[in-house]
Amino acid sequence: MTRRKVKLAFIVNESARKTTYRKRKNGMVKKANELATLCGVEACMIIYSPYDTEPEVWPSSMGVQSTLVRFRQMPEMEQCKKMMNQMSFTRERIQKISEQVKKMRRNNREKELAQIMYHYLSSGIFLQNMTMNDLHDLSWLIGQNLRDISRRMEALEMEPQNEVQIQSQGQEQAGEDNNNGKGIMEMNISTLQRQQNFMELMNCAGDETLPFGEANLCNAWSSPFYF
Amino acid sequence: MTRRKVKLAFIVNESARKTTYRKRKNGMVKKANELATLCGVEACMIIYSPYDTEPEVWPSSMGVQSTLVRFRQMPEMEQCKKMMNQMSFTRERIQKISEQVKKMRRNNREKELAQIMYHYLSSGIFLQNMTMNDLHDLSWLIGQNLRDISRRMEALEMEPQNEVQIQSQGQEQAGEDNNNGKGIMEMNISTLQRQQNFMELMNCAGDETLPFGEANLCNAWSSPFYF
DNA sequence: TATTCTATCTATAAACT
DNA sequence: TAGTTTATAGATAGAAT
Repeated sequence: MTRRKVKLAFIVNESARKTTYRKRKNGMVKKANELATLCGVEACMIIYSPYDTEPEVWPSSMGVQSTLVRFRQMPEMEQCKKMMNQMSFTRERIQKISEQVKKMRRNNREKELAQIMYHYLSSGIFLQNMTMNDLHDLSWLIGQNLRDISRRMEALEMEPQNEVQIQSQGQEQAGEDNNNGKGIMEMNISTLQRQQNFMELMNCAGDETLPFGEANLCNAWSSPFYF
Repeated sequence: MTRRKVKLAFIVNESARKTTYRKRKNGMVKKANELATLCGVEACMIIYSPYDTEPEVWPSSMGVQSTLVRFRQMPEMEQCKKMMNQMSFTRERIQKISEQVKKMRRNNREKELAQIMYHYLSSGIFLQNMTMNDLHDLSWLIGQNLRDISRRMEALEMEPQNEVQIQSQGQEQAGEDNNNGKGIMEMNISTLQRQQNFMELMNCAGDETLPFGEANLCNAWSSPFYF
């Protein structure tokens, strides 16, 4: 799976399939050897391919025989417990990947909303054509940020010796960010006020219940008309 | 095998071994599934670990059973043909890796000699403390380069319409390389003359027989005294 | 057809949660 | 203990030989 992410499906092209078979078979034998060596487990592997009349076997004849004997000696029930067929395996993989997708979607949405929030904070211009859903989630994100800020401010008040240090850091930052000499506290206050305006605008400032849903943020960013 | 290249040996640490086992077992099952899907081959895998009372099996019970039946039905001789035990597998791997090492050594030596050659060409200063072996191989390399150059010059004479183009390219290059306006043909000629001097110095210019051996180029480059 | 090369994708050791 | 993250080692698809 390289140069191009290959689709997990039967390879129609004869020679390509054979090439892939040989490469991957060797890879698996190597892996089996590593697993047995590193973890000291008993394992065996049998592969029938249309390319050879004899099966490809690992590790040795003796190894396979003893593993098989041990396997046959178990009660049928025991044998089956850990068995995994292709369907259940595939189902599990699909579920796992679906969860990843969901997570990434949530992540993307959160970042998208954060971008909109920062845009508003820096420009004061409010993005148009957002749905109620978008506004709702955005208000949740803003609430989160407000709570974080409050928490940090309280922490600073508790430990006043830190305040000076933080303040001076803030001034450096302000300089870098072209904030014309405003200290960070000042910045935060005007930020807070603007956020408050925003919240009032949407009158749902107190809502706690909103993690991000599946909805995409329409085309607020891709449209040339807004801002 | 990442963050640190792990040594292929039994993992002593209990928990590390278990972690590695689970990860790699999952990896192998995934690989087995891919091999079966991509290449349409019949395969099975059985792993006994001290971490479970039941064996880990792939693909399904039925799949294993049918593969085993098929395996048992073969004459013993056939069964064994493709079998690979850990020792023969390891021996093969060692041989393969040894060949790689050899190849890389040759490659390194060729590069080292080329560096010396270019150093002489650009500075006219001759590297001291080389062995007869080094000089011999170096002369071979220089001979190769001379032959390449001759071949290219002949090709250019055959197709004179290319000459102008190449010439102008050469001038650009010369500018970049701080050769003070010399064209590439001029460069090549003085290069050739200097190489010829070199060859005469060692009087073995015509020797064709020398691919690089195993010898390392002593410490000609690492010593601070030379150049 | 098989082997080699290499750019890219995948597996995973170690750290972190 | 098991899951997640991240940087690096390893596997490999496609092309070249």
